[in-house]
Amino acid sequence: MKKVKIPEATIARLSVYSRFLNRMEKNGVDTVSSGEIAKGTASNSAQVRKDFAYFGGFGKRGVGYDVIDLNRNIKEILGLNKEWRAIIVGMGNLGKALAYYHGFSTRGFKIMGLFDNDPQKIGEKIDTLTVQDDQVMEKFLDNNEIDIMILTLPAEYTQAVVDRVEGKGIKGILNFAPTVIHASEGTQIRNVDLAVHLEVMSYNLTHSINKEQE
Amino acid sequence: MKKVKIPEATIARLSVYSRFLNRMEKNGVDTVSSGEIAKGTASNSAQVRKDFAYFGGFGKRGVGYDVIDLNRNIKEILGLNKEWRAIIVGMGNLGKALAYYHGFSTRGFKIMGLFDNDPQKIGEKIDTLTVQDDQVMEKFLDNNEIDIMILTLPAEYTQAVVDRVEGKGIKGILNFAPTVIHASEGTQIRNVDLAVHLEVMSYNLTHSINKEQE
DNA sequence: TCCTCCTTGTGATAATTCTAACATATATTG
DNA sequence: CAATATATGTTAGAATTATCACAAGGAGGA
Repeated sequence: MKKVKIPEATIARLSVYSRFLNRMEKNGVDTVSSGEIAKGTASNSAQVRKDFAYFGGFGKRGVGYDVIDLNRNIKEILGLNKEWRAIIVGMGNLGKALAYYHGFSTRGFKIMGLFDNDPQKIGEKIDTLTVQDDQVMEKFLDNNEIDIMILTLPAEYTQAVVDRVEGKGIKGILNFAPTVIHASEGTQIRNVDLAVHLEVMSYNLTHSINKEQE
Repeated sequence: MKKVKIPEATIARLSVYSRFLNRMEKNGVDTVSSGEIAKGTASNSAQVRKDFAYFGGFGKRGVGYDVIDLNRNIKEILGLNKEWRAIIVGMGNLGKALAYYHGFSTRGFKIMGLFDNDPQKIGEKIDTLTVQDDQVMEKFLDNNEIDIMILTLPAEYTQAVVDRVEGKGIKGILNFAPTVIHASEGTQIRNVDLAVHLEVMSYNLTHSINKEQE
């Protein structure tokens, strides 16, 4: 629908800005400048303004941005004014960590179900949820409207799980396994590979690349 | 030292390629083409070849790439031929998950110590390690050569920890807290914000952006 | 050996993304 | 009410990154 294509990097930064603004809100700050946002998020002021400009003007010249107002706008842009309902499949350590992770729930992502195929894990209580047998996952998806599936299982099992939920209303898949998965047209897939970060760091350290964080 | 600046995106992709090559190695495949690598890593063949070209020619025209040879080359480029020694500070769920995470150890990142300030957590055994009181962290760093510090603690505590390890030989910091941290010149800082991925997905779903994964 | 097929490596081109600079708008002060 | 200081919004330009297209190298078969 949008005329101009918005860089994904801009979207990612909006997400970071928003978390910074949350902190400002909590601290009772009511106005910030693009420069302050930049400093708090390892960006630069021109970038910050440019990012906002894609969506219109949120600030007042000579003054800055109203923290609450700006944050509300960003959240709306990001689609965080609705509640997203997710399940986590694979209750290994990472799955558990994400199930407990408050950084998701406080941003509008509600974990509705946890699944695993390991009898030892099934029945285990994690926060307010109980790990379910992954055999009942399809039925669960029929009875509950779930938007997002978070995959935290070994690479070799991921595609099978994706195939099983085909047509069950899952709109997005966040895949932590280091493997490419295929889903039907229109299902949003995002791969998160935690090792990449360490390996890029390894590269930078090895070649003494000083990435300034200013 | 390098003449041409290599895109960070290239480095990140090399990391992904390498994991794909690991799998090929395990499957006994001995030659792959750029097209096959592309298919297995959600990239495209020209991109793959270009990425390699920054570092020289690893393949044979008409044939492809020797899996083992290419993988060794990539790992060397990434600096993974040495062992990186790391500690994790903050033994919440994410910290624990990373402590258990084999995706790090199998890539040459050895977790040497775990720290927390919660008496309940101190002494807890995680895999082969025991959580230590974070008060002894400085002494631990004096006695052990540690390259990397992984931070998985609440945003408000991160900077204090970073300040405490100043001058203790830490070369890189992988920060999972959603806040900017400052370290001395030359210390590599990488921020990983898990919520960003979900929020970008939220944006894409909200604006029905179909990112093809081909 | 020659011919065909295949896949790399690369130079040119296109697209994207970031940076810089400045004109415009707002608040404040005297 | 004018002058000044401040910070936004935006346009133009620079830099980076990705894509394309093809020439060149190598393998294998006739």
